[in-house]
Amino acid sequence: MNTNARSNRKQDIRQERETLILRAAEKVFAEAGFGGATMQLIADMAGLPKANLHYYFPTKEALYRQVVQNIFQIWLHAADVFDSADGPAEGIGAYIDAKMEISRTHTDGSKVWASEVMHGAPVIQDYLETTLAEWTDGRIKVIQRWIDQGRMAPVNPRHLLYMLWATTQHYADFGHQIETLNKGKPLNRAQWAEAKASVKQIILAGIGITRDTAA
Amino acid sequence: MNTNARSNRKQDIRQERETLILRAAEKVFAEAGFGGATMQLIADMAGLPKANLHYYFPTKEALYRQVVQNIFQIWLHAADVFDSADGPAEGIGAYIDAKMEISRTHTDGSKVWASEVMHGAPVIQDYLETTLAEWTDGRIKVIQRWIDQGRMAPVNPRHLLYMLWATTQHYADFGHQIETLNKGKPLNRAQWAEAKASVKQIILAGIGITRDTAA
DNA sequence: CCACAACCTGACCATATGGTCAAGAAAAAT
DNA sequence: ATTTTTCTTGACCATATGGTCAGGTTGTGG
Repeated sequence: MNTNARSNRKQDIRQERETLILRAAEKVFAEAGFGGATMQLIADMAGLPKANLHYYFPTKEALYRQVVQNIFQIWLHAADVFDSADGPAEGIGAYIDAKMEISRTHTDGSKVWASEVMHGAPVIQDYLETTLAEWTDGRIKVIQRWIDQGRMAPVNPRHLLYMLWATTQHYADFGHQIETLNKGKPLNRAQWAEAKASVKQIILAGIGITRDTAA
Repeated sequence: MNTNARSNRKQDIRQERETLILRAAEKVFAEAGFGGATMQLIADMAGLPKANLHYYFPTKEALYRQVVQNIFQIWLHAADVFDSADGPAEGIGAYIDAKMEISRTHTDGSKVWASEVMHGAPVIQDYLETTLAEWTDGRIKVIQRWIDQGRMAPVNPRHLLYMLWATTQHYADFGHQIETLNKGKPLNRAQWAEAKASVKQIILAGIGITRDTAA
């Protein structure tokens, strides 16, 4: 019927089902971990029979791998703002904003990622060794250049990066703890803004940026 | 035979076996998560038959709970240095040192704790609501006092605490990632010192402490 | 309208897992 | 020496889980 113009039904369904399953899987993996998650649980969450999951994703591990890869992409892309920045105040400030936003909007994915790494990165070790290693080296150079240009205090760029990752991810991975300490309620809009501002304030001051071109 | 003087054999064995099992359990739970860990795996790690574990710990969950509670105690005690400090430079500096040390020496426990919280704290929710909440409120007051006294920059104490937790825990929870980015090798003594120094430098500078009574 | 391919799913299976238990070994108490 | 208590463990069980599959349904191309 259609050569190319109108996308066919089957493809639509495939796409739709896959993302539906992935979303459900992300949630279940985040809540229960890989070992604690069951295909049945994911199926129920997605409102599909279990056998259907296995039609789209051959094994639990394949499904999990896809979830992890997806969040990794998002995670890496957050760094785009980093590169297009003029200097440390803008670059690092924007990066914090971006990563905090990911923690807020992709909480489940962040947890899955954290869980994966915590357990020795069994399925994405190669990504860590290649893509992430290169990415990290690149940003370290950028930061080092800023330091050499006297645009920020001389700190260890690598550990600064770790601190950025740690601090921003914390709001996702330990979100439950934060919520509990917030009288059991999730942070509201104002509180998220306060969190972002605090993180930026301390870190930017920590690297010797007072208030120049700060975003 | 013995009334009290010499501790009896049975008690010794009980103590010994329990800690042996707990140590093995901590490792396995850290590596595989609660769901991925199996009693058989823990038994093998401890070099005991599985049925023996069930003699000392009735269920997998009971064993897990004990592991989590143990690390929580260690975690809380790290704050002792915080209280006995004269001011922010010493207090926060020492706290960072203490928590970094925990990350280095109790990596497995830290991961178990992180995992527990990430999955919604199913077994230690009450601790979060009571002990941890009180602890946090107490430290916030201390920090606030320091701010009021003009001994550090006016930052949000709560988010400062979160940052301290996040940054220091990161070196345990994401240790695998850090190791991978360190050419696959664990941080050596000098690198750990560098990490500690970097964290302290950035955070202390971030809260407006240049170099007074810094530890 | 037909043949073909893609999609769906209830029923099923092999395996792994948490947990039990009974029978015995080791130590303590009497 | 004997009774009692604590500890040990191989064998066992009920259940849950990841995964399969055959037969059926739905959409697609001709």
